[in-house]
Amino acid sequence: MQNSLFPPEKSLSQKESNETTDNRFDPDIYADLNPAQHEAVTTMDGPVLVIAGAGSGKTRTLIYRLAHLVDQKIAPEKILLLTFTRKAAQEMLHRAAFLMKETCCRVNGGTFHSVASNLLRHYGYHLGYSANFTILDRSDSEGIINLLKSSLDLGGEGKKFPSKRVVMNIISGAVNKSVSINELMENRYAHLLDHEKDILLIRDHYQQFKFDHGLMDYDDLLVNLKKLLSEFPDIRKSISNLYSHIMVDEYQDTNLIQAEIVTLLADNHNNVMVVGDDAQSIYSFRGANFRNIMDFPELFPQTKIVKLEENYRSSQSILNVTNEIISQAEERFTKKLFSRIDKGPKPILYAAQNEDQQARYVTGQILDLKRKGGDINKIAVLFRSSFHSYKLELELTNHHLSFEKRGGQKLTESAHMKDVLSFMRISCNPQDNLSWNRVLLQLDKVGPKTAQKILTRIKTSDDPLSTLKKYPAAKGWKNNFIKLVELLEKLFNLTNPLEVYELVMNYYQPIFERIYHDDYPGRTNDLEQLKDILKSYDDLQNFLDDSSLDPPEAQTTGSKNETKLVLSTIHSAKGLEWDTIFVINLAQGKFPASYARWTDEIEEERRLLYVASTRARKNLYFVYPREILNKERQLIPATMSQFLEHLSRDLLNHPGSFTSFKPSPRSAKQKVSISLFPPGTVVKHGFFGKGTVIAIAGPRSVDVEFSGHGLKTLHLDYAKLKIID
DNA sequence: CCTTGGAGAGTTTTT
DNA sequence: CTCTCCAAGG
Repeated sequence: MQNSLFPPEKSLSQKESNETTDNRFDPDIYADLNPAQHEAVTTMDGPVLVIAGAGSGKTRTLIYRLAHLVDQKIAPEKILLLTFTRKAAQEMLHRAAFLMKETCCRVNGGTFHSVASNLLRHYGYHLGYSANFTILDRSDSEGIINLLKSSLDLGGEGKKFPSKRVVMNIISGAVNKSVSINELMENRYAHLLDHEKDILLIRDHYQQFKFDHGLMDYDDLLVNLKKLLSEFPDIRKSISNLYSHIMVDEYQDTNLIQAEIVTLLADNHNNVMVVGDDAQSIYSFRGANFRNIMDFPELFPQTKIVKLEENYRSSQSILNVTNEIISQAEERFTKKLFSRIDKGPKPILYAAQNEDQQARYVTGQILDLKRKGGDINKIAVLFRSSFHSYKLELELTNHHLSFEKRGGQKLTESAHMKDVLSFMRISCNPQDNLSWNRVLLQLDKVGPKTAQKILTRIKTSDDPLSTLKKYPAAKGWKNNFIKLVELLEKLFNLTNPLEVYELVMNYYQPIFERIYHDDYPGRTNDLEQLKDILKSYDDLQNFLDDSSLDPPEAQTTGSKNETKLVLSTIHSAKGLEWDTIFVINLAQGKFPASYARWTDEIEEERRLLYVASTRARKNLYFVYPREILNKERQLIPATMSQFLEHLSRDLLNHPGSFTSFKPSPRSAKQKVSISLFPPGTVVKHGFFGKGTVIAIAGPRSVDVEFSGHGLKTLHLDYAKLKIID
């Protein structure tokens, strides 16, 4: 992993970078850059904001700048490259190394979370954390919420209390959006406000539980790093001295905490370059707001702004469509892309009868492309939610087409993998009561109550193992309990990941077969894959960090090294490109998803489609089924996604079963005119009740003040406002 | 008092 | 598929 932040003394040695004269890159290379890119690459000092449209050579600009900085005698290890995924960081460093020989490999790169975890392992003791804290993933966090829910006796009152999932959404959402729980709930969870007190109580206990047991969730990594940097000036100084130049990719998807971290890290020098595209902001559920990128110049006065508007990726036919998709947005974005690439074929719009036929159509087209000599790994199928591809996966498997699926369930998220990881987590961090709990529950005849009793003993002792030994186990499970203690005893003396695995599996195998007696053979595969993964690690802690911060994808078919067709959620396809893109399930209710109701949510779905379609270089397919399953699993007729409905018809080709491009009955229905809603109009909303129009917010939306619910921006086509006179 | 198993319901996107 | 609730059995 390219995260050699420590020890600092070592990475600070600038000696090596002074012997890089033979690494200078060819000055002709600058000729590859257009004037805007050139300016971004060669501006070395001070804050720079690069607004980079899709396909405008953003990555190239970052890489060249990296090379340029090194060329100008900046020590590579003094450059920090913050990216959205670790894959992106590695890819970039790899490409930079190609330009600059090996020196760029010493650049520090990674996600905010991985950089934070490294720094906190080193300096976290100032905040009361020891270096061996455990990083929780989402399901771990929800597990703690569940434990607290029952111990605080909040689960009992019928079904009323929100699920762990929702509780966690609220707690984490408030952190990421930098708002109070109350504010968040008023806005998005008004129907749960009765439980606000209990949610606050759970939140407080959750924080305490994590702190007591050396656990950090994703949010803690950011919050604690920010705390460390802002409350300890000396540490801030020494950390920010590690880096003289900071670059941040995909800045439109960072939240306020991350922006503050950047500010603090750049405290000494303000040499920060951020790159992003406001039209591609798709992580608002994580607290990102596309306006953040526009606020950067306020955070850093004297910011130089560079706009990259020439697209080098897509054909003009594709750009015509993507430009039109984004131009329908409520808010105008900062640029319009143009391309000098040949016109190319028009994107294709295909209406399938149902999801089965959609899968057959896509598979057929892929086979066709393959027959014509197309490269299978230059094709990707993109979708809104990971389960949207199930039918297609079956169809592809039937035709022996192997694929790689990105997004959705991760390998380490399944129950049996968590089981095995728990032993490793305990061995690294004996305070980790969440993992203790999991391990104890695996014992036959031991349930939540018994586990809790044992846990309270462990909690108050310095030496969990000997406390455990003394515990008076009941006859029914004593033997297995002893085996567990013996296992742990051995584990505490081992560090080699592979040896740990063998030992754990030796103990766990019979438990595994008992707990998952109906389907354990299917799960065995994952455990074997885990063994393969462990082979590349020599430190258990590193492996555990990666299992939370960069978990491997769950499903692929075919052999490992073969180049494959990619199936991906749009979120996981960010920043990548292919010759041919299929966007599937573009039906109203699936994309945009039915749960996107507020204007800003619909707007994010629109940007998501924009991101998806701008991935395409040459061929773009929009596909949707005319029938979908509703919640009750009944087939209902579906209409085309609203985002496609309004596109000019001559921009697309409509083959096959699609006979006409008439507007569907739904949109033919008369639209309410915005002119009926001047400010001052009193309206009624299905959920919020009575309110008053305050302002016109966009071509089809209004700001409405509701008594009791506050100000909402509502879209006339979705909100169904009634005018009250 | 505690566990276990069966039946039923709810499912975005990611670090 | 996985979580949750409920009833029976130890």
